[in-house]
Amino acid sequence: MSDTARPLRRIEIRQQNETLILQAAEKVFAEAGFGGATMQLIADMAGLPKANLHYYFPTKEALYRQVVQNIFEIWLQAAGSMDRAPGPVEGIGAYIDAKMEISRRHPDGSKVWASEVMHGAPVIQDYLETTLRDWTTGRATLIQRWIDEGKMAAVDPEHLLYMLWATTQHYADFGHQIETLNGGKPLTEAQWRAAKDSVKTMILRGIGAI
Amino acid sequence: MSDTARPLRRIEIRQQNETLILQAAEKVFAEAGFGGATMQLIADMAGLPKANLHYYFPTKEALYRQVVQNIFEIWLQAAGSMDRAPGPVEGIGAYIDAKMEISRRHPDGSKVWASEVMHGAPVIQDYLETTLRDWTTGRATLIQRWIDEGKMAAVDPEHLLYMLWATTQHYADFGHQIETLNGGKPLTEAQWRAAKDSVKTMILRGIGAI
DNA sequence: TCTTTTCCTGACCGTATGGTCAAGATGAAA
DNA sequence: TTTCATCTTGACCATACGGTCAGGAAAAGA
Repeated sequence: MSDTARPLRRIEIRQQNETLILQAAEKVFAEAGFGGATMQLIADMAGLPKANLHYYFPTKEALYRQVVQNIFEIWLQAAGSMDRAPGPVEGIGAYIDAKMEISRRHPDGSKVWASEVMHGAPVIQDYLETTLRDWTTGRATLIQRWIDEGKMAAVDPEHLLYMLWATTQHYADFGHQIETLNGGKPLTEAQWRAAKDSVKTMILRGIGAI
Repeated sequence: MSDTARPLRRIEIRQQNETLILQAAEKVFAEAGFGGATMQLIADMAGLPKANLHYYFPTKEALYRQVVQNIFEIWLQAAGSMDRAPGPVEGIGAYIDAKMEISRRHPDGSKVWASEVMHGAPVIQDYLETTLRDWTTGRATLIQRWIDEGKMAAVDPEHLLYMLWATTQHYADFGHQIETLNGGKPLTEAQWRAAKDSVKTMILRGIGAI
């Protein structure tokens, strides 16, 4: 008399299905773009009937918006890496590490984010104008302080931030190109370490911090 | 021997319409992605009936392929900037200048290219495996020679190339984000000069060339 | 001129998509 | 058990999309 699997509770069902859908959606949106993604494909990948998707997320846009917002949250988590650092070597070094790790662990999310911005940020324009702008000016001030304290060369803080974003996210967004140039194989653990190291060394030396 | 070089009307029409269509297509593909772009929208933007598009380009894929190939050509033109340079300061400096200029003049093309690669390069995979790989290994050899000649620090040539691509193309692909952080206004002529200068200074110092 | 080739386009077609709905199944509450 | 709220889903719908085609217009060639 093996007791059957315990029926899932309401909250569990909800959370599990939402997670399933969001994971599938992130992958499909990353692979096909918003316009190329279909609710049917997301449903198949999540193992649910399409109508069930519309029960949890009323429209394709709503689902997409949630995916982008989740990515933005992860993206902001790396933001803290720069704070509580005595200087650029520790602060920017940790930020590069964190962002490279995101590129490695969440390449799909990075692609969705890139796609969203490339298309004019129709969904997260307000985030760009509020959260991102505030974060950027705050970090620019921090960098300027380090410059004033003689801890690094006098570079334009905003262009430094752009370089940090561009370089780290490149390993996610252009991962397919990198993989192709790597003989068609994904970067190994050692190659990821080398990539991190190269990026950190070049940038930290580029800003005169080492 | 006075056969006047009278312009042939047929050819003119063909060339003019193909150019119109390709320009409109580049813009629409950049703004909406392949899946989000519609032949009707491209037709409207080109000022032609939709059926006329299918007269010049049999399918949406064929039109897209032509757009991507054109971008690849422009992209390769900047490749020559690195050659015929005595060292990294001139060679990489010129390459950065060229790629930044492309980001400024052809942001839509850069976005289409980025989108294509992000989605796994379904159309130009063969280009990645042949032309791009050859170019990359060639340039890596050139960089290695500069390193061996003591003209720059011993950095990994491939990761340096990735940084060059990432940083320069970021100003096109993420132009909307940069514009938003710039108070919603496009970069001015002076700001573009500053951007070029920042990128060049940070990278050239980062590789120990200056 | 007449003939041939190329270009143009409104109307149309099959399909796939996002989204809806009503009826049934299932867990929670009384 | 009975009642209620939530969850599930096959079937369906209106729309929009990529693509086709027939036949007319215009240019090139004779």
